Amino acid sequence: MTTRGTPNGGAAAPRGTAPTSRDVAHRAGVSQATVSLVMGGKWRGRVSARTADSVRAAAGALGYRPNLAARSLRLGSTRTALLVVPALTSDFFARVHTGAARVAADHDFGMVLYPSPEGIGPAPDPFASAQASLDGVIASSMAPEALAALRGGGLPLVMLDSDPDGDSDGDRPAATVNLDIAGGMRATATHLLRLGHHRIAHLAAAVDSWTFRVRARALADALTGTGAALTATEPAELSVTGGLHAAERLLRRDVPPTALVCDDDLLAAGACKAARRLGLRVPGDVSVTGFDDLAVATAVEPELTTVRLPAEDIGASGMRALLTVLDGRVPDADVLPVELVARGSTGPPRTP
Amino acid sequence: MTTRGTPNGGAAAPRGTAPTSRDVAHRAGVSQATVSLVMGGKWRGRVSARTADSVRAAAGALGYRPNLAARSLRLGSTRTALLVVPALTSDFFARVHTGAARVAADHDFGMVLYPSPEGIGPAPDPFASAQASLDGVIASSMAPEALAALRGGGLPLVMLDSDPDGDSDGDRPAATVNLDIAGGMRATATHLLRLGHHRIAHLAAAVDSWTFRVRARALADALTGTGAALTATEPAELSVTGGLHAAERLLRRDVPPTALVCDDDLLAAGACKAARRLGLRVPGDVSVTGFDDLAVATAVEPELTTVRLPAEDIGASGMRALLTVLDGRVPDADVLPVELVARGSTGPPRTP
DNA sequence: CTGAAAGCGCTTACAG
DNA sequence: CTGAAAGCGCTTACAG
Repeated sequence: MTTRGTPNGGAAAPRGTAPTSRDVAHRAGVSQATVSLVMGGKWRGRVSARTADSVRAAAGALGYRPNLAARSLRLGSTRTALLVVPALTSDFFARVHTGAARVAADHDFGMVLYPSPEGIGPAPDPFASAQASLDGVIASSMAPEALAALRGGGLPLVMLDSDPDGDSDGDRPAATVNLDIAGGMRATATHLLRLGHHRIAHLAAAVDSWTFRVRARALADALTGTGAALTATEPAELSVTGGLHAAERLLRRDVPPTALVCDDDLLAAGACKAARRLGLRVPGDVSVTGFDDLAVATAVEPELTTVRLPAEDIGASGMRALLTVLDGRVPDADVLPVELVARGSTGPPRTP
Repeated sequence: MTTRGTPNGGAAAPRGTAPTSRDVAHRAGVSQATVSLVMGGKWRGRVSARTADSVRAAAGALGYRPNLAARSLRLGSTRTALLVVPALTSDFFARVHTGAARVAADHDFGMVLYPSPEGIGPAPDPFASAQASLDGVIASSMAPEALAALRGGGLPLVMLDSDPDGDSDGDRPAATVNLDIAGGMRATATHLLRLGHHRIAHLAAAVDSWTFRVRARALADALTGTGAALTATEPAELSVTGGLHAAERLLRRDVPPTALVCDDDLLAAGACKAARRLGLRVPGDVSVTGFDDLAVATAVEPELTTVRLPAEDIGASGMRALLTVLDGRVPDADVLPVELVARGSTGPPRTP
């Protein structure tokens, strides 16, 4: 395709506008209906192979692309889904998007991304802002209150990494796909207990969403009855700086913890910085764990022991669930496994 | 809005389908045209304030939302732009999206994101995959060969952080918005020269795009005639690991450089890890600089001296340029300033 | 195997 | 100040 100059691929459409199925029909000497059948791949048994070929040739020559707005209007569906995420700063959500968009494309669906400006919380109006006619909505890791706003359009809603029981009003999404967050946190606790830690602190993220509530509860449950002491802190802003400040406060205590379990890799990176500033070594003086396995987990030194979440998988699975709902069927509630990745930021506690 | 159960906000639309402007007109006792005028905000001087109010009341009661597909079909434009980026793994592009989407929303435009699966390179078919009728395209930091594919739809194209002279075929985008990449690299060179570095290595990214070619050239130009020796390496894969391997090779030389200028913060993070593995201290034994000021730049220890790119600004400016083009006017070619941020990863060379 | 016709929901001249 | 009508481009019964 060495097109130069002419924006339209060299083939002149009548009067400078984009070619329509009427133009293609005219050029191929058939009716508009035949063009539609051939372009839509529904011609077998309805149109002869010869005719189909000539339609395709005419379409190719004119550079015909079906007008999606017209198709949507006629069909009453747009084959477009909205993906709502709290932020794009974490590569977790970028990977969720990748997975969801891949499955969408496989089914001729488009995907519009809406990073909720509030971060967590009710999105003001994703629908107006997305400016697209939508067939359904996928939302990842949003606060439950966002649910109401999200189902504003009366659209099928699939929630990822969210409370499977819906919001406080008892509204439930059409489907949920979850991660075994509790299992990941249990694996972290077990890992630290086996290393010999007895004083463990939880560095919580100041984000009011299901995924973080589960992290806190699962850690507490896993340590109950083990003899290990669990310190909880004021939840920290979900950032490197937030982790740094919270960890500093913890490590300055008279009897500091020997291990810091962080809700997220960004917090863990901050915790490592705090340790270093206080002259402590990781993991020699204090062990640190993260969660999510973001890119930052292997960018820092030592690399973070963390819980790897299958981000692309949950995005893909969420889109499949939405397709199932749109198909009038009920998807299975899915829970994807996660995996503890032990790296350099954890080790046995210093024996005093 | 405490809606329970009924997906449609409690107000029953006729026969279970979404309400249309006809339904609103019927309920308000006016014509469809009046509804359109009022909803579109074009009623002043055409419809009485009383009538307008009653239309709005009816629309509110029914939960009416204009059908965007129908509007697009009628108007011949969709008020939707496509943003093509090489990857979403770098938070630079996430921020470009944020800036562009904000300006788009301010002008009632939607934004569809297309992370080119190839990373850099000609996107296979963003238009088919994006599955939306589009009014224009914004592409950031793509290889020039991608240009041809991108203008496939004959759509207005705005290129960000790209060669202002277009591709090898002489095709030019409708507008470009650039960053003063060369200025950023010059500032980096000056910073290192002032610290006293004489043996400087360039750790290049193995990405064939304008932005990285400019980085290499600007660094070479800035060091010419200064007496400093510039070592170039095999371009490295654009990742922490890529930077780590490339830096290891450089630092193992008989006469290693005292400063590593990296094309990107990920490479710089990898370079710092390489130094540490070889028992070298940053910046005591070797200085490292990054580029972009990604989140990782302040997550690592020491924090990276790097060049901060105004990512949201370039996204916003790109969307404004597209709006100008769609308005039939010619936007000014814009070059946004960048800023060197000196942090802990650079210092004077060790005096032997 | 193929074509003529209806209609999706909107906006905008145009007529009153 | 308001309404009736046309038409954007597509797909799908329906008739031949």
